[in-house]
Amino acid sequence: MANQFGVRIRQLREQQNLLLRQVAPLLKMDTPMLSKIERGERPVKREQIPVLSEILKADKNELLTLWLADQIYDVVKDEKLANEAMQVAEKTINLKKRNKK
Amino acid sequence: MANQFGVRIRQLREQQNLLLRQVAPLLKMDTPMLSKIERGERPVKREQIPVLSEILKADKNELLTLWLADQIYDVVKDEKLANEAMQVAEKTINLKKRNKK
DNA sequence: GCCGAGTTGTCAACTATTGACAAATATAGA
DNA sequence: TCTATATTTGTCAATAGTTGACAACTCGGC
Repeated sequence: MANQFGVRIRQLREQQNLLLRQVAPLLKMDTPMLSKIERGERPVKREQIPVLSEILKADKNELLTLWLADQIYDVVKDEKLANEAMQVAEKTINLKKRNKK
Repeated sequence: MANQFGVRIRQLREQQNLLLRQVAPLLKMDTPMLSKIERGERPVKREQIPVLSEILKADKNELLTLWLADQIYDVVKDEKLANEAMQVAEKTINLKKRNKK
């Protein structure tokens, strides 16, 4: 599992001198669960990101970007054609974006 | 569900003048299932791609790339930060690639 | 040895996915 | 129009995967 996100929130938590047991309840989970999330052993739910950025006084967009990047990475890691696929996907994204506007 | 892949294999199948009922059994599925796959209503398994490219006489890499692009797109569609996330993910991919070599 | 912080392992409850089938809807030719 | 064939739609039980919760463990420092 990709884990730029987990590494970052651990970093932020330590910067704020917060303990797992202090943060976990705010996310409505127990300490082991948050520990696993920070180490990328368990997935984070999208809707938990704003809560986390609030608690850790971090930029919501930064965390969301890292989280998305992790999801993308999980799809293409181990794939020889990762870069090609990324190009195709990017084209699709920009096409759809244009069509909406 | 993203579906560049499905559209492409339908195109290929029709080019070869093959019917759903001819192709489906080769993939060990029934006709409705393949129909749904082609219309993006059901997911395709990674391991079915080589089989499909064999049947449809298509380039394995082309199909795999489309399939991966669909997976990526599913992750970031509806996300404002799609492009940023793609950039971060791409960086990670290339970093890891370098580390392996 | 004990305590606080974090980690590891397990498991039942829940959720989601799958494959399979029947039935409905095109499509085309006689 | 009737019929045959191709595709699509809808449903559902079985299975697989995920989740949350907890006990037990490790690792430091005191």
